[in-house]
Amino acid sequence: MHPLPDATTSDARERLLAAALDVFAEHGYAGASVRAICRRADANGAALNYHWGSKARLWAAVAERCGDFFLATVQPVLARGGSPAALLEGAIGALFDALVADPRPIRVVLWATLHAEEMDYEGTARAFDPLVELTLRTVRGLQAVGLVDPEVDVEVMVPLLHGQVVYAFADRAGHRRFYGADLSDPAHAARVKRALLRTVRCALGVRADDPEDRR
Amino acid sequence: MHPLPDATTSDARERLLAAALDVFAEHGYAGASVRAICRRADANGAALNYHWGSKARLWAAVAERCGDFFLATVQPVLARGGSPAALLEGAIGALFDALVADPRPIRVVLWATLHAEEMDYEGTARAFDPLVELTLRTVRGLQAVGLVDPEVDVEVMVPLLHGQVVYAFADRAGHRRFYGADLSDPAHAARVKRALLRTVRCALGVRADDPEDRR
DNA sequence: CGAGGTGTGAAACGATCGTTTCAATCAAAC
DNA sequence: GTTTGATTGAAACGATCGTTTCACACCTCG
Repeated sequence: MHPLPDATTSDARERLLAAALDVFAEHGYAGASVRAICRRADANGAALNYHWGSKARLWAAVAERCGDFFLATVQPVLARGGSPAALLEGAIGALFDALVADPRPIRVVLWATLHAEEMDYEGTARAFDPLVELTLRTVRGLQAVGLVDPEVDVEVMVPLLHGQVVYAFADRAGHRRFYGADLSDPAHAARVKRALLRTVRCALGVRADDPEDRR
Repeated sequence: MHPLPDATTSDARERLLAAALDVFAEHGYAGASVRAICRRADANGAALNYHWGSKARLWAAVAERCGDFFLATVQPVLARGGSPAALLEGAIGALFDALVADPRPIRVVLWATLHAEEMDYEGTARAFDPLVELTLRTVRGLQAVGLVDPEVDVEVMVPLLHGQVVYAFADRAGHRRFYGADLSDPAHAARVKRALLRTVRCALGVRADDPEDRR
């Protein structure tokens, strides 16, 4: 379980991973050139080919780091436990905050989703699945004990709600067009977060167990 | 206001547009090659350059067709009027059904969203905006007359809900992984549609005005 | 000190990219 | 029948793509 790569290290392999995360997040797989990645990492194409052998395997390595990042962000919050409302708010809130601070992993996931059918290299498109499955198990548990509306089709609903979070970070230009602010603006981020949390709570029919959660 | 391009016409310009819609939807802008588009259209690079001058302008033309397609799908349903619940169900349902039948436009929009900052050629990234704005005006109207929860931040909520619909179509491989079916399966599509409609209704706090809408 | 494996610079590989060129084709206008 | 403008086929352009080559620097171990 690795953290996101560090661009300032003296290890060229790690610098290449960090540069690849930057460039892949910005331009996708097809739009990123290995030369641009090497230039940004202040490294050489030979190093890239030495460590991974191909652009596709470098992409897979980056995607794996991103998947680790998601799990490392959400897992401790869910493990901490608490009321269902607090659990959901905590997990989604933690994910949201982490992605506000660094949206690169979520962009990699989105590119991977769109690229999935042409190039699912070493399960790249599944980088997000462990997070969805973790959420799914949690919500199923909540539904089993009656804290989530029994009529909700959680199997379908949870991936849908994940998609909403993902897309909120994808459309950076849209935020600027519609609100004149992007998610790095704390006030705007808080506003979006509130709307997201409300959607999740309502869509799942989570029973509020805390008076201040009742609106 | 043009329909989606027709691949079977004798007009090479229209065939090129249809082929470009196919290839762009599948591989994105960077991942699509003009040669692949020309091959599929049974046309020549000279024709492409004659009609649009560059790959970027062809992309813009395709995106414009997709934007038209969205509006042409939703506008008549909204114009028809009716109760707020019926209005929302009708509009989103119509969009959903159209995209089940042909998901290419929504994939183009997603690619455009991700490509937006590196290449917003002739406002490509805005191809989806008229639809969002139309929905926004409608929901604002519903809120003004008390048919949408006054506490809902509709300005933020509507684009978020749009994102959820968009993403539901983006992750085709995810549908197969999680459900073993994709949206071309009518039973699965109906299930996803139900979940989507519930989310929208709950998130906006739409007051059910029809007894059978009350769950 | 020398041997051996690890990792990198510089240059070049063939392939493919978007685009251009130019002659040829076709339909309509005169 | 000739001319004109619109459109396309075939070939080639330079640029850039991912990848490979090979010599060399570096560290570790004996």
